[in-house]
Amino acid sequence: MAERRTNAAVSERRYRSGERVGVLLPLPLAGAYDYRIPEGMALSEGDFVQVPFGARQVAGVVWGPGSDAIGEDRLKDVLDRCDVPPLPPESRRFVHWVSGYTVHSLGSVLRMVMSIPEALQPPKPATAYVLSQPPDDDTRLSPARRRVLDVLADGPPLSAAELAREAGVGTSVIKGLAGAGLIAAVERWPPPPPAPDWRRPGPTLSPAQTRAAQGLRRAVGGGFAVTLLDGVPGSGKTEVYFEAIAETLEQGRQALVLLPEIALGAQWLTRFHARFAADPAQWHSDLTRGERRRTWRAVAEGRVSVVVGARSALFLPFRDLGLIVVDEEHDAAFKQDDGVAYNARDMAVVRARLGDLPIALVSATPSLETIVNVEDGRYGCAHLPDRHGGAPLPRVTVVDQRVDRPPRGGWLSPTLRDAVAETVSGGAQALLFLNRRGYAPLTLCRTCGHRLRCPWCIAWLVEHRLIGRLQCHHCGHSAPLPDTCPSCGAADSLAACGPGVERLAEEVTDLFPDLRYALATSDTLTGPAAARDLVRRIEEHEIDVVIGTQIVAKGYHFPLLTLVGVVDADLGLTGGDLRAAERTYQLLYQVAGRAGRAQRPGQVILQTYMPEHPVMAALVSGDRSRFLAAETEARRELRMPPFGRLAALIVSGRDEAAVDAVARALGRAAPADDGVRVLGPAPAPMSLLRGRHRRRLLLKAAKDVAVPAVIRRWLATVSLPGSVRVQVDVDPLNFL
DNA sequence: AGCACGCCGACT
DNA sequence: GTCGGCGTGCTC
Repeated sequence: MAERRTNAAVSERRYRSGERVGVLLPLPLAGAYDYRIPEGMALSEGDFVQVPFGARQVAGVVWGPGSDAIGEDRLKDVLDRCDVPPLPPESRRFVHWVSGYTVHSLGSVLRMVMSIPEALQPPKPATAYVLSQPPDDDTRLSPARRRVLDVLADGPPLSAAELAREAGVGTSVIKGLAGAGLIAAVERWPPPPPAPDWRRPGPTLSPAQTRAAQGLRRAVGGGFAVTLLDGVPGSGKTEVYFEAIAETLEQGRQALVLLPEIALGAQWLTRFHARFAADPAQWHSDLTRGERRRTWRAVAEGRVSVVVGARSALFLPFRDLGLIVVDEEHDAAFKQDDGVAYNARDMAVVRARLGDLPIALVSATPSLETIVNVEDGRYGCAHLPDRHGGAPLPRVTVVDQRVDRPPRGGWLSPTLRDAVAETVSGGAQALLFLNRRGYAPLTLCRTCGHRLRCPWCIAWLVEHRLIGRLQCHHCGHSAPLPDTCPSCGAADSLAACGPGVERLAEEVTDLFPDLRYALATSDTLTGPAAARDLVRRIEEHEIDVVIGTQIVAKGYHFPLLTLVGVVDADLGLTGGDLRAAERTYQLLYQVAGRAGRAQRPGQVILQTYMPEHPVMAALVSGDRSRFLAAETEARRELRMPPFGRLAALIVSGRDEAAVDAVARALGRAAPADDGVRVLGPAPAPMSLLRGRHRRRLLLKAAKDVAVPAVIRRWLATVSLPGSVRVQVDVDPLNFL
């Protein structure tokens, strides 16, 4: 409550004409720019305004009083105040906080809020037509005109296109009628979409679900609080947080649900609709600009009550946000790496604190950071230990590939192969999981040993046989598969090395010619429609085996799916990344959770060369806490997150020598504060990406160090040539 | 982020 | 001789 009062006290300073105001623009500038308020205009902090900027006109936000840094002669007038609710103080404080924490400019963060500047313009109604006057008896009407008037005589107003279609005429007939005054144009606003109905009774919940739901319901309206909702896959976590959403709606406030992969949320939307008899507003990159424009404005005006979206939805200008839910909170997709580097899960907690509202972090495999926050009492926790409806958790076994060897040129061990055959012949479905897109991750020449690599990145080119091309998975570079070796010219000498899902599909077809399979990767599931179609084909049992990457690991519920085969369980463990074990555990646990979610019991087979690895042991025994305890201790000893802080500086540019020079200069200027150590410069994980050379410096600091401030001071000591960029990443997720 | 200015290769 | 490539710099 104290927080809320602070918000009110801070807010809404007013400025009159003639005064100077600082206007923050959604551009990577150091700060706000001063403008003069013209005659007849008054402005408040948070108001959206149009201002002249160089030769163009840009929308910005009134951020505070002017700075007097610029002479009166260079000052320009504010052009216009936008007809849209001002950016609320919580949103402005959030922009400020994120900018400070991520060490990116205020304007860069504001740009994430103002992602759709058209939304600042009031929407225009569509034009529809009605009969204006009954035609005089002596008015001679062509048959086409007559049909149009007949359609309008006993129907609602229609747009020109609708009218033309209904009457079977061209739009020129409509124009003609309007010109003749026989029909009149009227404004037509689309009807508001139905609002989610919180009054509907929810589903019957288990005792554990009921306890968790009551806890979350109590938190709603009670100020800032973080709750981890920790439940095994299929335990009904979604239904639990739906109750918190219902409570939020009952209190007349807005709710935000962040999902890692909104495009694949068809099943989520179905469940939401079943609970609330309406669709939530969606926010993700697959939307058209028009859809985004409508949603942004509706959120700002408080006409939308529930938003479900990807990480960027966190920056929508909520008028009265009352609840945030971060589903799959452990998911790395919440981390944005380019531009402003932020983790939406962490920033969501900050947004909740600044708005003094509750937040639920939801996962079957919570991140270590979140677990430690629960253990230290900063976060509350609700457990859902059992699957809803009492379905048992799947039995997990490992196949030691050193013993149970796949045949030459194949990747399925006899055990997994037999399990697939048995599952399918029993009328059930199997999922073969391999986290590698394409046909083969590497192509090499048998004659000279040349490996096909991306000309712009340090990466092998991946063969995609279905489209007959080689692709770089880092920059999107694509080239046709050559007939001869580009290095030695040998013909018929290029050999595919290693498996991808396409190659696995080939093996499955060879083994089981009659079996119906579907590939599920980001290449085949190109959008919500494709995802919906695949879900339908699986649900209607048109598919026996799904062969997929991590895109199928989460969220789906297929009643007939009883077998999950992990083709290469070790894939994520190589390379020594700090979070390799944690991430592999999470991914494999999530994909294992796809098995046996209904009546039939599930089975999971992990193919591995390291059956004794702690990750495999934890998955087989189901003993998550022991695995997490060991991981936690390792991190604590290394003073790594969450027991220490990390930040990365990525120096990049086309000129390798210039990049190296800047990286070395940064290394020499490294801060020597207490509890701070700088490692590097060293080649970055992708030392060449999209034609840019990359070096990295890693700052490791004790828990109590104010890392952003240290980095700001550090960067201020080094001058950068324009051709070299330094990207700051506080709390990086990747180290490899 | 745009958009202008500015200095070096292929065209009417 | 110009058109245009995108490197660099500025915008209250």
